[in-house]
Amino acid sequence: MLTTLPGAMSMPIIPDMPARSCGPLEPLRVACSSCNLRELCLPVGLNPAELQQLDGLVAKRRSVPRGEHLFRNGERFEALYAVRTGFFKTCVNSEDGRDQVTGFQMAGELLGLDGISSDHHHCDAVALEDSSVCTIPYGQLETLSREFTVLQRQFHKIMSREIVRDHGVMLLLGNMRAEERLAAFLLNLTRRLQARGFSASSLVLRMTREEIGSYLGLKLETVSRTFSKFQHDGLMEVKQRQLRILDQAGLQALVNNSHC
Amino acid sequence: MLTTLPGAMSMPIIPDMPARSCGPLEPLRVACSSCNLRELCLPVGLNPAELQQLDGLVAKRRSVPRGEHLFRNGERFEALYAVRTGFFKTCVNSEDGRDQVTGFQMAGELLGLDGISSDHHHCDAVALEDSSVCTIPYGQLETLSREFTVLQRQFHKIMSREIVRDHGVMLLLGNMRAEERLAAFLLNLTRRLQARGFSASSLVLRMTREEIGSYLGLKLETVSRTFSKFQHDGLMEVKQRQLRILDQAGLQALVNNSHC
DNA sequence: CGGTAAGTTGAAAAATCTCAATCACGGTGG
DNA sequence: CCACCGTGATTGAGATTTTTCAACTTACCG
Repeated sequence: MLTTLPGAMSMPIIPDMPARSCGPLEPLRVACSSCNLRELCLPVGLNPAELQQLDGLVAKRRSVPRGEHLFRNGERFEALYAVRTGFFKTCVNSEDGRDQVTGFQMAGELLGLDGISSDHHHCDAVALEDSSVCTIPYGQLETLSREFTVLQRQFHKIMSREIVRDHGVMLLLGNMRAEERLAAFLLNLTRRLQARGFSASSLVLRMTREEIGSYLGLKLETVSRTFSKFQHDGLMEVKQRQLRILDQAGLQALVNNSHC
Repeated sequence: MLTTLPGAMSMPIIPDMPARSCGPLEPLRVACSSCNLRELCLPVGLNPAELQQLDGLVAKRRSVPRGEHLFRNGERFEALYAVRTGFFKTCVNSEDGRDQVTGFQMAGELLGLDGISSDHHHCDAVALEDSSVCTIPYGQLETLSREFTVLQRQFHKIMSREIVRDHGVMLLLGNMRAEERLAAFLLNLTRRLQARGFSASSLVLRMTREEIGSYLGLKLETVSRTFSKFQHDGLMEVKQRQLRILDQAGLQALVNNSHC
């Protein structure tokens, strides 16, 4: 069942310890200590005793069918969510109907950090394919991270990493032209998929051209045209959402050589 | 000495308790407990005993002359900095010489949160006028925030608020046209100045057209033209960096009415 | 008072958007 | 099983916005 489709997260990240293939099947119970995402997620660096404590906290799993909201802008913030399987987008919307995709999240990534600021979510999180998440009650995470330095530090790092990522997106939106934006986006996507055991060159997009465009500050037609140009230039094969990167270095060069 | 110039932060935020007008003068020693910024800064919500603990931590003050770096991209991350007086910009730079201003910080705002992610700073922080900051050693802040729930929560809120702010900038960069961006920027700036006791209508910019442009994803000429248009439309008076808002509602309408 | 950095303005070029037509694909019901 | 429908993707042509390049002005600093 090893596949390159990002939708099917069946390839173990930690090969010698697949998550749920040993032990009894408990479909609504999860344990960080046996999760194959633990090296990408909140538990990084925790020792076995600490991991077990975290298991007690991250007790609830929730599945989110494709197209459904995990949470909505304005809802009360109660918990963070770690993507277990599947793929999400987050988007902010201004008073007037403007809409901006602020990120795409895959296995091991945390959703909901924006909610801490005011006890209410500031964006929508929508599953782009059938997905499941681990629920991390925020109050309990606070308590536990007062006890375990490593957990506290890791949590702070994750928040800080989100800030750094956001600054990178600002650079992209503020400085890059369409081709550079799309190239940077694709390289980021494949890098993250690769970190999860997928092919670096072959992927299926979970989002529409419009969603990519919203994220990159472009109209869907521009995204489509740019894909076509990449294909024409021999950088990649594009069949709708099925992509194959043919020249990763070429894409990288697009991002590096500031508008030349 | 009450002035509307953002450069001179002499107007007390908490009117009945000006920061340094009582007690002995200690130019290189600061105390959160007597700081007039404490309702805008890290100490929000702390009780007197906790405040005193924080005082022990935030011991060092540092002045940064105009044009100097507070820290640089790549430097080891040791501490966060709270702006005490003055005005800063932060900018990220990509491998190729691209440069993006990611924010402007004024009194009470925290600098350096991006450094937590990797123990190294990911951006430059530059003083746009003679400034001073309080140094908050990060390790000590971690320790103290394990002890005091309120401090822990406030620190998390500040990080989360930065994430929310960044998402707002993404919306601006991804969805708005030049006029809307500049209007949104000016409204944000005046709102923050007003929260610090300054006039909502009269201000002096601390940054160049180029720096505004970098932040807003526009070229300096576009920023200049847009200022001229605002002046022509009677929204504001513009004399180089000296601004007077004449029609705040008109600016707000520009931001709200999505490109109409 | 001169030199330099910052700001303004104009005109032409370039990038992106808008509008419109058409195509591809997946799901559904006959 | 296949035709049909709706959503998403592609492509073209013209409009719009922003950038680029250039000339010129203003303010500030020694």
